[in-house]
Amino acid sequence: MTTPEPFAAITQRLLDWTAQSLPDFPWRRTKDPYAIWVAVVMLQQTQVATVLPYYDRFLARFPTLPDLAVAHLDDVLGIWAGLGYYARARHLLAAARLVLERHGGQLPADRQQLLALPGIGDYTAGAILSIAFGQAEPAVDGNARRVLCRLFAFDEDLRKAAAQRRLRELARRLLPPGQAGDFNQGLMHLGAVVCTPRQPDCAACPLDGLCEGQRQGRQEELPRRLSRRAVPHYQVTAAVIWNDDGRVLIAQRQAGDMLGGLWEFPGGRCEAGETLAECLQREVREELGLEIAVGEPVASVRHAYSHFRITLHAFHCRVLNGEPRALGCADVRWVLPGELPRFAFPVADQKIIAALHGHRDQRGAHSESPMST
DNA sequence: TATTCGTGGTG
DNA sequence: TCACCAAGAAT
Repeated sequence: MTTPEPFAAITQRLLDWTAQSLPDFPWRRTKDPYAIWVAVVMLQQTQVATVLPYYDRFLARFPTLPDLAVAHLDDVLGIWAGLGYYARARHLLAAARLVLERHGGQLPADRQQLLALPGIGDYTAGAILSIAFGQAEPAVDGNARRVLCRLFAFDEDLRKAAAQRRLRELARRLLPPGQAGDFNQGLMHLGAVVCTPRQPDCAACPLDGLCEGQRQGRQEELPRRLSRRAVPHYQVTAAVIWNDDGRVLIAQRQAGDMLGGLWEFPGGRCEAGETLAECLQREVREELGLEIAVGEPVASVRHAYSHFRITLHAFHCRVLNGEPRALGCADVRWVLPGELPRFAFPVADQKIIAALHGHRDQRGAHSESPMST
């Protein structure tokens, strides 16, 4: 099987560069498809450096697919907490259980069977097939997409499925049979460290001289930018409710919601014309059926989610009337402050916990008005 | 097709 | 401070 020029030249140069420059990431030291699967899912929309500690902890806690399949979601989320996109963790657990049922615990080496598992889309299936099973399948992530668009001066609108399909076919034509896994990883790594979104280091690029985008001087304007919407900013409250035993009240978010399955300090978004205290009393009444008194502030922290930002205002509170019931949440619990690390909290609530333990939030969010709009 | 899913790094 | 983006998938 011969590959036409200049595809063969591109493939060879990238493979040579990969052999020298692709770091020895931990998931490159294993041949276990399960471990590679875990890595690929963790790496979705997440940089390598961020994933490393989570990957090590996850495989130490769930070394094999059956270990994961029999685990409780709370324990999986406990490892995942802080990594974001928590549906990945829920899907990974559900998929592991399906693999145990359908495939005897062995991850299938078949595209259609992989795509039938939750959390596995076109990219992840291609990454698993090429890296874990050595199949000549493309794996086009955001990095590879950028490299390919520049390499071929590909300026079609990538929101269209047809354009993405054409880009995948270009990637497929570059694949070296028998080394597709290394090639795919090298292509992604090249995008991460050389062919970066801004100021790509074309002088250090192994594809120098083969890149049509660079020849046209358009490397920085490719791939085509898609317009983005404005990001809203909300004022949000959180209640640190104490009882007489020195315990605080935490609530578990419902599975279908954002941050589903994670624990938090109860509260919610401020509505128009509402003070922070009024917001907190309303939210706690709705979620827990509890009347509270709002006391001193704990901290106000800023946090950015995937499609909006918040300023989270936390207050010390106490119960005036009622017993907590899980009305607008999955579960509710009184815990000692020392027990908080045993629960999976999103990062915004981790910031509140840090403030409870006497840390200072360094960015001066305290200066914001205590009144909401 | 467009929107909804976290969090951290970078210029 | 802010926009942009990361080894995307589900709906």
